Amino acid sequence: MQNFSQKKIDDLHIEVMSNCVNVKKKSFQTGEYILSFGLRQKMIGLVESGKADIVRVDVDGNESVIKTLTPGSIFNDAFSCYTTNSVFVISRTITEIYFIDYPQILTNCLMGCKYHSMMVQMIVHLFTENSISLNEKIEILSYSKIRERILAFLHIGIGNNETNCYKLPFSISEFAEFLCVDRSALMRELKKMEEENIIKRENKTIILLDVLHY
Amino acid sequence: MQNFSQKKIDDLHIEVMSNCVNVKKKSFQTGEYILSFGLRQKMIGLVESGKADIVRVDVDGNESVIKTLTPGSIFNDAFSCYTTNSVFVISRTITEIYFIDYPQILTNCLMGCKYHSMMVQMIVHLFTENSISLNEKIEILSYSKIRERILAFLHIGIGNNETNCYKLPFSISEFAEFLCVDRSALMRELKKMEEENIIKRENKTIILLDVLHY
DNA sequence: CTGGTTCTGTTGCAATTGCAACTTTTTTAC
DNA sequence: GTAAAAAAGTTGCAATTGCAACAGAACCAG
Repeated sequence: MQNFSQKKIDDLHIEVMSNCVNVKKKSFQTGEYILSFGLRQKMIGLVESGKADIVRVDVDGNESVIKTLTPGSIFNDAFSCYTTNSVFVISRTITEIYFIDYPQILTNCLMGCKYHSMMVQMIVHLFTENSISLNEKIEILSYSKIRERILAFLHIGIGNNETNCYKLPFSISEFAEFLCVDRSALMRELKKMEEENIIKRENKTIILLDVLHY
Repeated sequence: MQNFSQKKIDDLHIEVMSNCVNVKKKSFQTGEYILSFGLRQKMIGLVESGKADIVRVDVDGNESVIKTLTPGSIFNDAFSCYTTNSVFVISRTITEIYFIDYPQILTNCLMGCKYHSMMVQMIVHLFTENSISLNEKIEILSYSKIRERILAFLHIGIGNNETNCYKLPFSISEFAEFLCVDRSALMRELKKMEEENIIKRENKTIILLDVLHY
C-alpha cells in the first residue's frame, strides 16, 4: 500500500528506455478514464504526477477502490483479465502518465539492449508490488467485522513507521468503499472506537492509541 | 482459479532450464510445510504432482486458503512480503515440487542463454496468474452477503464452461474458510439457496440453476 | 471392529451490519 | 457570494451473520 517504498524511475531512465521500447506520455483531467482494462491493453502505466484510482465495478454498479496510484506508481492490465467484472483507472487530479509498450519488452530488442535487464526488473517489480497490494486487500477483507478491517488497514498503513498516525489518502466515503462496508456502518464503528479510546480521529488523520498497537 | 488454463511446463523444459539456472526437485508428505514465506526465499515453486494449499494465518491463528495448487501451478514469495501476517504453503497429499532459483534468472546467465527469454516469460506468466487469482478472491470478498460470495465464486469457477456444474476442490469447511465466512452460516445459506431453487447440491458438486445464471 | 477424529448438518440467540432516510457541514462551480 | 453538489454525520430498524453448542455421518488407524 502506501508504505511500500516505490522505486522511482526518473526522467533519465525513461529517456533511455524510450530508445529501447515505445514510451508515450499522456495527460488526463480530473475524473477522466485513464484505462478501461476490458480492452486488455498490454502496457505498463507509470504515474509521473497527480493521483489516480484503480477501481473495480461489479455487475450492480458498486465501485471499490483497489488501489490509489501516486507519482512513481506503476500499473498494468493484469488487474482485470478473466474476471466477470470491470476494472478502471480513473484520474482524480490532473495526472501525467507514461505508457510503456509491454510485449515489446519481451519480444523486440531481444537481449540486444543494455537496458533490457532493467526493463525486466521493472516488470518484476511491478508485478510484485501489485501482488503485495492485492494481498493486503485480501488480508483486510478476510476479516468479517468492520473494526477488524479498520485495524488491519491501519496496521498495514502504519507499518514500521515510528508514529501511530495515519492520514487517509481518500475520503471517508472512499474508505468505506475500500473496506467494502457500508459508509454509515463505518462511521458508527469509527465513533465507537473513538469512544473506547482505541483511536483518535481528526478529519482524515487517524491516531491509533497504543494499547492495541501490538 | 481452477478454470484458468495452466501453461504446463513439461519435463523437457525443466531439464533445459536446469542447464541455465538452479533447479531442485523435492518431495513432501501430507501436511508437511513446503514453505514458510516469512523467510522471503527468492524462488519459484512449480508443482509436478500432488496438491498443496497456500494458506494465510492471521495473528489470531485463523486460517484462510488463498489458493489451491495443483500440478502445473506455480507460486513464489510475492504472496507475503510486507504484510503483518504469515503465509504458508502446506502439502495436502504427497507432493512433488520443482524449485527454481529466482534471482538467478535475472542476474546469472545474463542474456547469454537461449532459454533466458522463456524463463522471463515464465516469470511474467507466474505473476499474471497470481494476480488473476488474487483479483478473483477480492471480487468474492468484496461482497458482504454470503449468497453473493457463493454466486461470485461459482460464476468464476464455472466461467465459460458449457455446464452449470461446479465440483468444489475442497470440503465445505474449507469452502467456508475460502469465502471467509462462518461454516454454519454457509451451511444455512446453501440450504436456503437450495430451497429457493437457485442451486442444487450433491456432496461437493453444486449445480447452478439457470434462472440467475446471467 | 472399535475408538477417535474430522466433517457435515442443525438451531437458538445475540451482535453486527446494511439499508433508508434524514440533517448538517464542506466543497465545488458559476 | 451564492447555489448546487458532494461528503460527513446520525439514527431506527430489519436482515444477516457469527458464535456456541449440539448430534449424526464419514473416515481414519490400530
